[in-house]
Amino acid sequence: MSNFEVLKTNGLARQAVLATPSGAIQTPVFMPIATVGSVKTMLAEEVKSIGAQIILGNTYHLLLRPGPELLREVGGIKKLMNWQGPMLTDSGGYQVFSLARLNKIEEKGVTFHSHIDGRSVEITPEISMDVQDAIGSDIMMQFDDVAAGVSTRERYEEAMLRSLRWAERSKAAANKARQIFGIIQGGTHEDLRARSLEGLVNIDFDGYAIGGLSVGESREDTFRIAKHIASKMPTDKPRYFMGGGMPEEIVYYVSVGIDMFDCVLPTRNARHGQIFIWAGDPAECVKEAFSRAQEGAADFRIAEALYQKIQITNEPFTADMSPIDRYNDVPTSQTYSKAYLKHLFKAGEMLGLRLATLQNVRFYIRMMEELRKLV
RNA sequence: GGGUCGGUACCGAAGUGGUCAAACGGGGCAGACUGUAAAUCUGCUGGGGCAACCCUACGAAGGUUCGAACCCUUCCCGACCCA
Repeated sequence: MSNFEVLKTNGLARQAVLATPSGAIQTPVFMPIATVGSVKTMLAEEVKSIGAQIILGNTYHLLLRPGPELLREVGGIKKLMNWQGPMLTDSGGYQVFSLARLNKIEEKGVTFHSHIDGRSVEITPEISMDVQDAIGSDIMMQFDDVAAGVSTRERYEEAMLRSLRWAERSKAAANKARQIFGIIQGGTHEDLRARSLEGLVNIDFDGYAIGGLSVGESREDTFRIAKHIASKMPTDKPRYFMGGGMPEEIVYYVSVGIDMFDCVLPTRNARHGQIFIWAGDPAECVKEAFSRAQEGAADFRIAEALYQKIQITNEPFTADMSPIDRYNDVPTSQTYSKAYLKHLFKAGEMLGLRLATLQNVRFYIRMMEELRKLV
């Protein structure tokens, strides 16, 4: 019995339901990131109330703090943070890339120097699976080796082959009660990507993810590889684009048949004062953007149909008493003004971070809701 | 009335003969951010539309010197102390 069912398609795009032990997820879906046990600035009930179906946790960060022993003792991170829905956990593989200066890769696994206290911490595929189990994940990711977006073909191939070997060990070590996804590597090379996918399908996972994109390569390469590999991925399993991206990217990836997304941009950029504001009525914006994506329009043309990106701290908003975003249905974006939001940022008030995060995360989730209607 | 210490760019504050259009903070103005070491990071912030360069500048006016924000004189302003 499959836990993934495609309900409808539109061109290459799919609408589907993914069942997890903690509830079903409608796809295409955007998954807000709660790296260390919170979607930064938001209460778990707020995350739920703005429509999030599933959130992410991170193995590396939760392994360091609070650690697997405590997580097992209290019944997992979801219980600790009061999140009742599904959770997907990244394996720590991304930190092999983002914390490259603090780690050493070997065949057995990766040794990190903790960014918190410098102590040496080992993550192997087996340790990653054990920690993800302790976290209480519904969907675990295999431990992988992520090569930077400017790597040589040799480095891409090395990372891809090692990820494949680690995929096998991850699958073998995984708690069978949980789902586990494999991760396609291979950088910007289609043949390497194809070999990666083939190897993963032979191992057989509950879903397949496209990893190692949006890590420094050109947007053109990202789109090219995403489209190419999506067309080769199994149709009866969820497809997950890891870590991407800007709204126009997600619309594009949905149009080529990808189902799941996560990205720090809505939350991090919110804390940095960058706000995504609807260009008009969301249903119409997304409809236009999706149709442009299906026609293969340039990314900036998809973007301009969707939103305007503003830096709320900029001078023009000083006395702008209009709502943060009249088209965003999160109540705080209607009742609070741009001028107030700017003031909160300038004054260093925490409330500003919250209002901005609510706005951006709801923007992303609403975009997915509208996309689901179009498929 | 006497004395002491001060007056530096939007603000605070270094600098005390050349390498000073002037460190560093803050503020201001922009930019970046893609499976979160990020409420972070980067750039600009006297004028001439950029570089060399030129102009105006370190309370004011004179002076010493090849050369002054830095030394001297007087004045103005501030803080503190003594009468």
